[in-house]
Amino acid sequence: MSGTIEAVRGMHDVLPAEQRGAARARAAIEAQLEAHGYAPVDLPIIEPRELYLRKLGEELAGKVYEFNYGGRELALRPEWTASVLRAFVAHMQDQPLPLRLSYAGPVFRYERPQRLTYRQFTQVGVEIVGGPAPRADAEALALACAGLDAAEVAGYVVRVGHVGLLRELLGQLGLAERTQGALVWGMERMRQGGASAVRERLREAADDPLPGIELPPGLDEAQAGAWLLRALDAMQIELKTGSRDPEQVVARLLRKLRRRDEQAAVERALSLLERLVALRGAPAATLPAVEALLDEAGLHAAALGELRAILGLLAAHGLDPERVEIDFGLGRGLHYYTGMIFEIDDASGLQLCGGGRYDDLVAALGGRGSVPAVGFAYGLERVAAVAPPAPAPRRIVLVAPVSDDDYTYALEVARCLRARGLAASVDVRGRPLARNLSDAARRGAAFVAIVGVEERQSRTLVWRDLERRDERRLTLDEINTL
RNA sequence: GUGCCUGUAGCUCAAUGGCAGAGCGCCUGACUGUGGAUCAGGAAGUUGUGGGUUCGAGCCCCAUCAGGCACCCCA
Repeated sequence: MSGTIEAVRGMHDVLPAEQRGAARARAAIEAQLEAHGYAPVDLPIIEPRELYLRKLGEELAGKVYEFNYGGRELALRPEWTASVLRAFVAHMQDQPLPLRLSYAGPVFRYERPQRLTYRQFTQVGVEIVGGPAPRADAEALALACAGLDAAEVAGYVVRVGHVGLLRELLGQLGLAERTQGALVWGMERMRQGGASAVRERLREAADDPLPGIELPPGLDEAQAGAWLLRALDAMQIELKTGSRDPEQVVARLLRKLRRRDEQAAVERALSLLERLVALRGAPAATLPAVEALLDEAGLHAAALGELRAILGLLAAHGLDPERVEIDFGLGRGLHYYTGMIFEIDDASGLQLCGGGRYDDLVAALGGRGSVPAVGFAYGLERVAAVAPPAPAPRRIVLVAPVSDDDYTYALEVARCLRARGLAASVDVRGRPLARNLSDAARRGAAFVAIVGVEERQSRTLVWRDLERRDERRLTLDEINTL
């Protein structure tokens, strides 16, 4: 079709039927958030690009709409949490904690469009700033479910994992921060392709280890660095040729060499994680199994106790424990998560909601001191799509002037009806009454107010009930008694 | 980012490589004070777009745009 202009790819026109459903779902959710004491905020759609540079994670960072305008590096927000914490750091550090904040509005991600996957969609969510584990985590989890219940979404499944637990274990296995991260963010892949898939990925991401060179065992970082510097100096290798200074060169070399040392630990970690991922299911069965696995490996994770505490609180929040499934294979590509993470899927596997704990993000955004925080967000369009359809819109009244002479009186009648709280509109096309009636019937209007010369002169109207197919004459004053 | 399927009137869809059609919807009238019906008429298309093959392309080929499906990831 030439001459028409299509919506931009991935953008979505929301027509009345869908909009009704979205508005209904949003109202139901927001009523829950308000009932739990969350205060709404609204924040800019455009943020400094820098806000998303560090903690977002490569996967999502690559999907941020970025642009330069007037010499500024800007971005359309791909999620709300960074904005909320930026605003917290800027304006709300004087507030008593915990601070319960809620939000609703569009976010943008450059993804391949599919059904219910749009490049602009609406997130509705909350952050509990200054809310420590385990209680704030349990509150968030329970609230996420309460919102879905309020929206009448049935059959959803809550999947809970814990990034902090994984990191704790990997730390005990002696893995560097960097390697821990790579493994943690590979968990989703692990579930699909097993350890080998992650090993493969790890190798792709890393530079090749240096063959044939080994550090003397038992040195800490500083000692090893000094040893390397001395060795290179003794070999009369000039380190000042490139753009890096000698310390940087040595640090990089050290990382490569350490990677060799790490190989054994990485293998141990991979097999541990593979078994951990396999242990998914109901908490009652899974938690003891995890504990047994850790005992067997000679590891201990304080986070396991935290996770147990979080899950233990859910019943007291009124959440059906049957809905909850432990799953350490949760990905959650946002790299700022530090503790419990969760996702909620509908019965068909469509993700409706996601969130988790991010204790370092406030500090990373320049906040004074570290503030523990946890939050989650729904995808409003998805929630609305799986919620029961919205009921028919409010029944409207069509005011039908019999002739053009009756039009201004029809407007007065419509004003009276609206003052009474009814939704009234007046035919603007000057159509014959018969057509207005059939039009009103076809649109599903409940009533037609007919005004002609007779009604105009007696300041009355004929009130026709389309369903009952009967009518009576009312004075304008009698409208108030309808 | 990867693989696959599909684009014809507002909508749902027809049309062997040979005249672009139907149903629904929309508009007008029958019908200037009473119903979703009926009847008559009307508007509506560069077959997503751009190339190519062919005497001839909605149909075959290439590209591109858009939608969908399965991945990846996410809400």
